[in-house]
Amino acid sequence: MSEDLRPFGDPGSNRFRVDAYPFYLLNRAASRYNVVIESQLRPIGIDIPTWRVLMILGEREPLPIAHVAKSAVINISTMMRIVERMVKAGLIVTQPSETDGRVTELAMTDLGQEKLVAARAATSPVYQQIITGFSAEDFAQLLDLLGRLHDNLD
Amino acid sequence: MSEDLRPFGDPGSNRFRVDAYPFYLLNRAASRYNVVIESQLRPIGIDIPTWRVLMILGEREPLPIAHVAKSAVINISTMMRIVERMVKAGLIVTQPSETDGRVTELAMTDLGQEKLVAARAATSPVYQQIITGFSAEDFAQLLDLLGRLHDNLD
DNA sequence: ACATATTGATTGCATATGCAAGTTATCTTG
DNA sequence: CAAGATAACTTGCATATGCAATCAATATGT
Repeated sequence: MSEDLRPFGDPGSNRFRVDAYPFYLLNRAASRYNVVIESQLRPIGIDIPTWRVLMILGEREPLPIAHVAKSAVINISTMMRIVERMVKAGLIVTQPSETDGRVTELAMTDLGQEKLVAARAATSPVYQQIITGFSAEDFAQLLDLLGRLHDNLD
Repeated sequence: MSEDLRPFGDPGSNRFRVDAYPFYLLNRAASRYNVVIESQLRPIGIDIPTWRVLMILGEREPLPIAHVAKSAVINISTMMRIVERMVKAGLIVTQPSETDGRVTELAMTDLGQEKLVAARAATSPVYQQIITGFSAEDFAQLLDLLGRLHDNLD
């Protein structure tokens, strides 16, 4: 039974401490993760946004641009430019939806699939490193807590 | 006793699912958090980088630019431009360190302190909302797990 | 059926970001 | 102490980002 740390994470409290602020820890972890992942992807020749798109298309394709943007948590406008780059690089192709005239669908090319395979192989060790010391319970807790944070934000 | 979810978060596993990928959940939560916080700060007239700097200086000041950059997990080059903006806006002042000729220290102006107070008041409700349903144990777990993720990344 | 609202995609534009190169000051090593 | 290494800061430059405005297609309401 230890102290309740919640007040220390409250920006409105005079006991506030940055290191008890979930948002700070979130950004810090995500930021460092980005740096590490980026260095793993560099040899493959893809950047982080590209990688995120490939991961999402790897689960299901084709998908509308807006859907991929939402999944990747990337602004739709930014996603347009990412799609441009990826098409130019020959990683994906765009095609109009057959059922909805507004929609442009994205699908991976063979090259895109190859890059995805390579990126998965390259990032898997990082994943293993990151969850070092995490029991199955710790891991489940982490997913649960992050999900609840997200849900609490509407 | 439930299933071990760790393999589902491994990009190298063929059972990989984005929604079991801690990095994805991290980015998603941080991203949504940013959007919400940004909307709270807009009426006060400060952006997220500015807010992060004020929060850090609120704990201790003056501080060297590099120190603030590290704390805020912001690239030093980017931090330079943020400092420029904040000085121009009258939120902080720069002063050469008395003990180290290389160092430029940052300190808040009265206006900066006022903005910090206002920002804290504005973001506190968001914090309360985010940790809704979090017990003291949940919260402590969250801080611990995020810290361990971070530490595992070197 | 028609008018209105919504959704998806797209682009111009201003700004933010960060790499790389350079300057100055301090530290470290022989 | 001198020389090289390191650290803090600074800036030019290319690129990424996202707001806001626009157009087209579909959905909704009367």
